[in-house]
Amino acid sequence: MSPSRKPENSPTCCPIQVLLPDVQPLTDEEAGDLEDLFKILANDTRLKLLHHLARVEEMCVCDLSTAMEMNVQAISNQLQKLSDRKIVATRRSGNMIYYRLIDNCLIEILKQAQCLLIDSKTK
Amino acid sequence: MSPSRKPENSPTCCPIQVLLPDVQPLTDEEAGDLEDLFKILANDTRLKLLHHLARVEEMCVCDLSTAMEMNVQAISNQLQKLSDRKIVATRRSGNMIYYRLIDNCLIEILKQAQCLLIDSKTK
DNA sequence: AAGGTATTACATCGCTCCGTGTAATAGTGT
DNA sequence: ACACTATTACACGGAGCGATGTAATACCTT
Repeated sequence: MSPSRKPENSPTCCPIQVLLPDVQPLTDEEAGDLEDLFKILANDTRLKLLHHLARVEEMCVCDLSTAMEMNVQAISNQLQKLSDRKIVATRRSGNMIYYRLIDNCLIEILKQAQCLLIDSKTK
Repeated sequence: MSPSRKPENSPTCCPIQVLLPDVQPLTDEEAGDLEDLFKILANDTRLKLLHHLARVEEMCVCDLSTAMEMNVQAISNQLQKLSDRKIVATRRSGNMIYYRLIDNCLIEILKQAQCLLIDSKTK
């Protein structure tokens, strides 16, 4: 077994988990899917949207628009992309269309990502 | 307290975690940092590189280049970006420069991301 | 010092994306 | 039917990114 590397980078949040020798290299398809997923997350507007939805369960476009002080079209555009990728779901009630998160993994990813940022800043 | 949503989207991997009401909305700076992080991950070449490094602990540019059947420049470019963001570290030994992962959070993020993909495909 | 290998730096072209403006669609109330 | 609101569809202009080719740098061997 490989000698565990000494904890030069003492993780502050993630469990110590040195390597993943059993993981197969990514196939082209897997890499492409992951790329698409991270592309969706690689936008500050969408990240703010997701964080808003992670807090209040459901919001409509206009409320998100005012909360983020951005045009309705911009919000709708991004919500559309999130909806296309099955990251958010919608519910209609009269004029309003309410958006909500679908998968809990997403919140976990966002948390881990912020953790990584904290790690890299306190280092 | 908000009634827990019914498990319409039974998670296959992430712990049930309905909402994060205690989380503050992202500041512009936080959103920007997260965006930058996900932008780094939003590229199939870099994702493959990270997965290779997650398996064998250390690899040099030329080996990564042959393993992935890509030009050395392309590999070097992406490794440079990963290095700029403190995601990988380097070790020189003669001509060769070996790259390795720095933060364990990253592996966790990659795992969660693949989990989310599996979720959305089996749904 | 000279030649060779490994890696990086820089410029370029093509592509994608984001926010905005305009126009269209869907629902509500009178 | 009409006015009104909420949301979406579409085209546009600017910005950023990725792989490639060429050139430069760092290290090793002789």
